[in-house]
Amino acid sequence: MKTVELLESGKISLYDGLEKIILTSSLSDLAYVEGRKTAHDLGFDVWKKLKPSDERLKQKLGLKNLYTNSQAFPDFMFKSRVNNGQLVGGEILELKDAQGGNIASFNSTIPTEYKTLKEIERLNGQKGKTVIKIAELLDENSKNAEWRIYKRKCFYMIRTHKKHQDKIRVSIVDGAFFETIPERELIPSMFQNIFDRHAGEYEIPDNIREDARQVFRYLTDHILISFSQDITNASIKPRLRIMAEATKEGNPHWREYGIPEKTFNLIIKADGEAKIVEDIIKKREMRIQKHKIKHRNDGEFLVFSYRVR
DNA sequence: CCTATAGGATTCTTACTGTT
DNA sequence: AACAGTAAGAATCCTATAGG
Repeated sequence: MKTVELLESGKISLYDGLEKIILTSSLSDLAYVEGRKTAHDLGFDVWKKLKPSDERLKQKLGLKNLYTNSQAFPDFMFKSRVNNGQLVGGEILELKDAQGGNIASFNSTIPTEYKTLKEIERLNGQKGKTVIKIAELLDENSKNAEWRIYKRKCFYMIRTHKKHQDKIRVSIVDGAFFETIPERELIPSMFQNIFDRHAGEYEIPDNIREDARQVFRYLTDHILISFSQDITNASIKPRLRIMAEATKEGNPHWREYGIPEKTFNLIIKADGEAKIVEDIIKKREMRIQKHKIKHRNDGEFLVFSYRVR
């Protein structure tokens, strides 16, 4: 909502860096900022409230420089709130910026509807601790017992045709839009596909084929897959990375979904939460259009769409 | 303390295919 | 034949951290 107001007043534009758009509208609500250096260069100080000059801050975090980009997941995390004794909020936001019409590849981190901090710590490997430590300092609720393990909603801020004045679109998209089957099934299916490709080159008996299928059921963990592999006598260590591209159905900016150009959109599942958003828009009398998307693989989504002048 | 490295990250280009 | 959209491929950079 804040972002729409800022767009309306001209303080930010759809062509600005995605980081700048988020920092301008939400800096004080953030519990984690991945690009501390980028933010600093733009004139935002992530540590403002915590005395950035304080040497103890660096020590606590084990960082030499407080203004670095960690290059870890996610790009942003919002602060959590307590509602009726329950932790809520704390949303994850990942940015994807692209020159063309498709969404920039997901690299290493497969998009999902929810993630816990514990999962984020693990998937970041060596860098996981830093992400948690920063969030602990910036989020007042970090002492809460649920803080690391409650499910946080993931959103993806995507921009397509970022340099085309007439084609540009920016959307904040519910992770559910991309996660139409769980990672647990996705990765085994991927190995199954690879295996099937080999069937053209080798005669593979049916029992082997079935055994392979059973084996692939256990290959589910992208983190374990992505380590570089020590191979006896090999002088190189191969690394398998899972990169992912959204299919056309998985791209909310697909033409057939009909989202207009030059818009800033919020795209969420059509459920109870959507009603809350609708009420806010009505109350504030904002210039926002509502559309529906029938996702080819995943039910109905609502699009709250603001068109820039 | 210092250095090397593992493991984190994104975007552009090209080839191909179907359409006008 | 030009064009547009899609799938596949290729190219590097950065930093926390472990280990010497």
